[in-house]
Amino acid sequence: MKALKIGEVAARGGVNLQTIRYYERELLLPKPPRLASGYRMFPEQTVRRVRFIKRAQELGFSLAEIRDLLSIQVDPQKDCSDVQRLAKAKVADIEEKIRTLESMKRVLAGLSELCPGCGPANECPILESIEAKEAR
Amino acid sequence: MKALKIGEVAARGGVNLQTIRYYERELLLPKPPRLASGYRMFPEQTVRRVRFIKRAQELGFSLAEIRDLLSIQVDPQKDCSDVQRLAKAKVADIEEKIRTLESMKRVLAGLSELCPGCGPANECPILESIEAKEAR
DNA sequence: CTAAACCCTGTACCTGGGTATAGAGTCAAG
DNA sequence: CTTGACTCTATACCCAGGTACAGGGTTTAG
Repeated sequence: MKALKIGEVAARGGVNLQTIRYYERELLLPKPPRLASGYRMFPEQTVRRVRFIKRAQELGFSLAEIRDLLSIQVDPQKDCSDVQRLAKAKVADIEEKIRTLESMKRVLAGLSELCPGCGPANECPILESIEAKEAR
Repeated sequence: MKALKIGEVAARGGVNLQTIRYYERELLLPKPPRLASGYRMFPEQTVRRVRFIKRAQELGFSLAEIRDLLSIQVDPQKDCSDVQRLAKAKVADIEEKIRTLESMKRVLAGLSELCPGCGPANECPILESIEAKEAR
């Protein structure tokens, strides 16, 4: 299993090289082994991890939340029920996001069908898609 | 139809009062009419708009994208096909977000079922949920 | 054996999205 | 007709998430 230098991880992960170091500092990436020279040598799967982080960010997760997500794994060190609780909470979170996106989508899709008629200007209809829902 | 002062819009929208002024500057809210004294008087539906902005942010849209979303409306001033194109692009965007969230959810849900067994530690399985998908 | 292309640490800086403070004017209840 | 709650503008500051040097060492291809 080939090890990658930081530049390659960055290129293949689609991010700036500094970002990799930043993620390492922020504990989003495990500290990689170093060559005698101090060069970091990353396992290949680091690239997936970087891409995961980027994708999750686009979905509105903060780096702190992503750190949580990444920590959810079958780990005998941890109390298993903790992991379960966290996983369930995140699932609920995700479901909520999906619901909201779905309602935005319905409105937009309906709108673009309706558009050819192009009636009089009125209130932005997409606002309809989100109804008071206080608290998360 | 009752007009609201800025403090009430903020309270009912669930944001800081400064945020309302900030959104106005950033053109996320239309410039409200003013009293002779200079006080802003907002139409009631501004509150919904503010809530929409907050919700959309949680879903990973930037304020610039939200400005776009809000501009999608049946508006005879604009070329209708522009609006349609924009709406369709946003729908595609949203669908992509939903797909990714769904796959994250599947993985997490599967995981928390499986957990009671609590086997040996291994690679974080949630990483599986996002496959190379270059470009948006 | 040398030059280009990498990598290291440290520190400074930037952007997006706010939040706070100062100093001054306005409104409304008693 | 005052006083406490509200609003105005302007300016400064804050945090998250990076990004860009500077100054110096390492690797590798020719």
